[in-house]
Amino acid sequence: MASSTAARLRTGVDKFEDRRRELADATLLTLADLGYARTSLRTIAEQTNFSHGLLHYYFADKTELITYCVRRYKTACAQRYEGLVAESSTPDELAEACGNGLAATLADAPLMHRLWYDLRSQSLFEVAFRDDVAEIDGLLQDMIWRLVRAYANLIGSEPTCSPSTAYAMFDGLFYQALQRHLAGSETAFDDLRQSCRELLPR
Amino acid sequence: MASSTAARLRTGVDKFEDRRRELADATLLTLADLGYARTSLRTIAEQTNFSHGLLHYYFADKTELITYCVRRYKTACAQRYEGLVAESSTPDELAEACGNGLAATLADAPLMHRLWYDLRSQSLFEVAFRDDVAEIDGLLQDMIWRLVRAYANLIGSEPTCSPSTAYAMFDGLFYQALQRHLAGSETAFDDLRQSCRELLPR
DNA sequence: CCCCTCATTGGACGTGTGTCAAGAATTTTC
DNA sequence: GAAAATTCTTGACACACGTCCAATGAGGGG
Repeated sequence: MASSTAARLRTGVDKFEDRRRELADATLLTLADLGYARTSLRTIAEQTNFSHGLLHYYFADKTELITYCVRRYKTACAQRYEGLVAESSTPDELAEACGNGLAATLADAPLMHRLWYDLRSQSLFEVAFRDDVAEIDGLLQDMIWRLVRAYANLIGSEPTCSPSTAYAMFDGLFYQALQRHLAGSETAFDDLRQSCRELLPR
Repeated sequence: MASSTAARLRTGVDKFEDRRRELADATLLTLADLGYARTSLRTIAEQTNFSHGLLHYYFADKTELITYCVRRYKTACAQRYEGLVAESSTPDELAEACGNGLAATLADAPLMHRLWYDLRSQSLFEVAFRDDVAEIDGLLQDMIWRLVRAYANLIGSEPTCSPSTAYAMFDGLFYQALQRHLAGSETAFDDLRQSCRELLPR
């Protein structure tokens, strides 16, 4: 049987939770590679040198594993975007930093972003994912909103749209950049940077 | 054997192609309902009162069926957006018509739009879909660009961004509206309309 | 009326899926 | 160091999948 809550409380250190994280991280790699529709528990186990039974030892079923992965992805996201606004003293500097930041995260982990859009689409069909996806969406929206507010602050005015509208537009730009980048476009990064410079002074 | 090209040329009327269209339309309904990852040939057959063997009589394999469906969806899309710009004599009128048009198509067939975003995500993993998805993307981008150009024309200036950037932003807004609408939000339509009014006079 | 072609059915095959359980291997506890 | 608790492996299960194929049905020209 899986280590009970009592056992975990006894030992103090939560090895069980650590192992779950480890398995989830490995699963995320396979998911990012193949996409949700093409990923089975056995292919996950194959690509990670774990046995397929192990996954059921740490996770009740497949959807629990996937949702755990989504949550884990979320925390990685949150950390990444922390301090993106950071220090910029002029509006132009901030717009530049914004474009560079988005382009950098796109260049750094395009497959993870692809997975994000895949899972977000899945959440429109599978209610089990909906809450977690909504939470991540909220996180991203907050990040964008902090950015927009900072920009408005620097030019001494108020934002001209709602947080969700701002997020929707940046998200559209970012998705398009991802799509082009994955298709082999060389100009995807530059276009994204330029779009940011143009969008912020709305 | 499937009716040969010779036979089809002989009879003149192309019953074969008609039947393919019929099956594809039925398939689209199931796809829109369940999403790509959860749709099998047997569930399609079940929901449409066709036998699963029939699908293989008209389509070589599953991916051919799906890509045919995507193409079919595309033509339906293209027709729908024809004449959206149409007649508007003032900028405000056009912005209003734009918001209303997008809101109307969203209200009319939300499940089809959900399927579009699903298939677009799948195309990032499955190369078989990529070309068709790119073609639809181009169609939609053209539609948005005609709109933006018409608006710029009415206010007597030039568009301030590239066609792809304009499309990316409208797409982001539309996706968010769809997401909210499916989640039961009452304000999704109004927000979309308002966003259009704000975005066009960029 | 028969025959030939096209259209359609439903079952069979091999494979892959998620899930489960029994037991081996390993670690922890006394 | 034995015993107990845990982590992990392996094989099996029932089912669903895509594909193929032999059969049956329908329909029209000779």
